[in-house]
Amino acid sequence: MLDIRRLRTETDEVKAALARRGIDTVEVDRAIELDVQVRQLSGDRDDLRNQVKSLSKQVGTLRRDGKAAEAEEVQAESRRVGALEQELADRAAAVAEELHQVLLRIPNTPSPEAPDGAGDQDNPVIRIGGRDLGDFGDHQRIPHWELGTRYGILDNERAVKISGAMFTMQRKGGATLARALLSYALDRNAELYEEVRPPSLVTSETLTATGQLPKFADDAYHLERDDLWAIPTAEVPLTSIHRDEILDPAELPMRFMAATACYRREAGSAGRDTRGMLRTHEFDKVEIFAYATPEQAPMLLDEMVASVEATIASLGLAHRVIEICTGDMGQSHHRSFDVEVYAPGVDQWLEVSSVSWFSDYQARRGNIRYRPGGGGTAPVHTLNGSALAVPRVWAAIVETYHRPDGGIDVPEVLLPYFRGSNRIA
RNA sequence: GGAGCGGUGGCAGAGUGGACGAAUGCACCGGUCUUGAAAACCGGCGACCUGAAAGGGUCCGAGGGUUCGAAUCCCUCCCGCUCCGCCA
Repeated sequence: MLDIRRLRTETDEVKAALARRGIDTVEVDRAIELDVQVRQLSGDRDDLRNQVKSLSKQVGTLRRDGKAAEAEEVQAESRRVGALEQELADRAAAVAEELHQVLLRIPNTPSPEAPDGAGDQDNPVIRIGGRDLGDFGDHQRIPHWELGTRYGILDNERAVKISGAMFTMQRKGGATLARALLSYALDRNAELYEEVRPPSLVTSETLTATGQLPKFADDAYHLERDDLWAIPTAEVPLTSIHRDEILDPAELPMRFMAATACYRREAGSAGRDTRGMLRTHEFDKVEIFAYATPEQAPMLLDEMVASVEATIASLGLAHRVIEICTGDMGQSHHRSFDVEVYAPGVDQWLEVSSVSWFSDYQARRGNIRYRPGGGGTAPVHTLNGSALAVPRVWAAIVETYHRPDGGIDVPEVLLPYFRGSNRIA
């Protein structure tokens, strides 16, 4: 959520920043218009409340002095003003709620440093690492769903029987690989990040703080009976850990990590990149997250990108880092980088991590503040990223580590998680 | 799921209709004293909205109601604790 005061005082700057996303800025005008009304109405309401309060005090005094008749008169007047006050209060509340709803739907302003662009085709590649794309042999040019079936480590046919389309099931070494990736990503980040095992079902309030609600309700699974939502990412519960709290600046930055299942309805993406493990309704992911001061945030963003990149590199996969341009950014993002791995069997770059800086956008929604020096409170900055999203890394490993003579090797860094074996299959 | 008791400032905790945004203690900040610290003493110390300021307003779990006036009374919901039931 953007600061309404910023909309009020820097209207043109905010509009220009939002225009870089390629979106219409009429909502900004709407918000400003409603804000004027809210302030007018609540000012008038406050005046009336003040009158009611002082009249009521007079009643008390008159009663005490035994002047019942006079008290009656003042009571009648107070009743009359009270009715007017109630009417204004209702109107003010209604307009304030409308303003709130408008604000919830206005996206974050991109960082001045974020590159301009209309869509994902404009995302600049920042770095490329790992092996050369020409280095892969024919034995590695087989899609992971074929290898998975051949070696009995992926059983999507039965996953679909159990749960329907776009669910997957790993077996044997494939299941071990999925679990090993989670443990590995957690272990690598354990020095800086506190490990958390958050709830997977969350309230609407929690899902609103990060920005999924109200705009993207269709993308999430909702359990109506209990009004709970299945988390699409651990970012959701992690961001709300300190919701409605005021943090001690001495404790910032605070870093958390969590391995959780993630649930996404993938509404509107049916049939697109859905084979094998490329896009699924449920997948495991290790998320890293931080609360920071505005000053700390850029440094943490660099730190997170570097850390994610190093994790992927250590798995021996071809990979690259791209920066997300203004036209391709998520609603809450201020600045964002993706890490992609190259999967030789499907011959595609696969997004396996997205690291983002949200400035104070989520903190305003979640009312997460700290005390900066010099008094008062200010919203913190939030950042997060996938340290490792399992399915696509799984796919890239299975394809990359397929041997010319058959079988699939375990990447060296994962050997400690394979119970003494050096083969996935 | 049932019964009982609760939910007040960073924490603890008083307040059961009229000057209560709220005693007191702890914590915290500033000062005096001290070489320094501690102790003692003095002072300060919630958040939010609005306003140039003075000021005004909101917030005692949430929402609604009663009343001239609600932290205080009533209703609904949420959360916690204790006991019972169920249960990995």
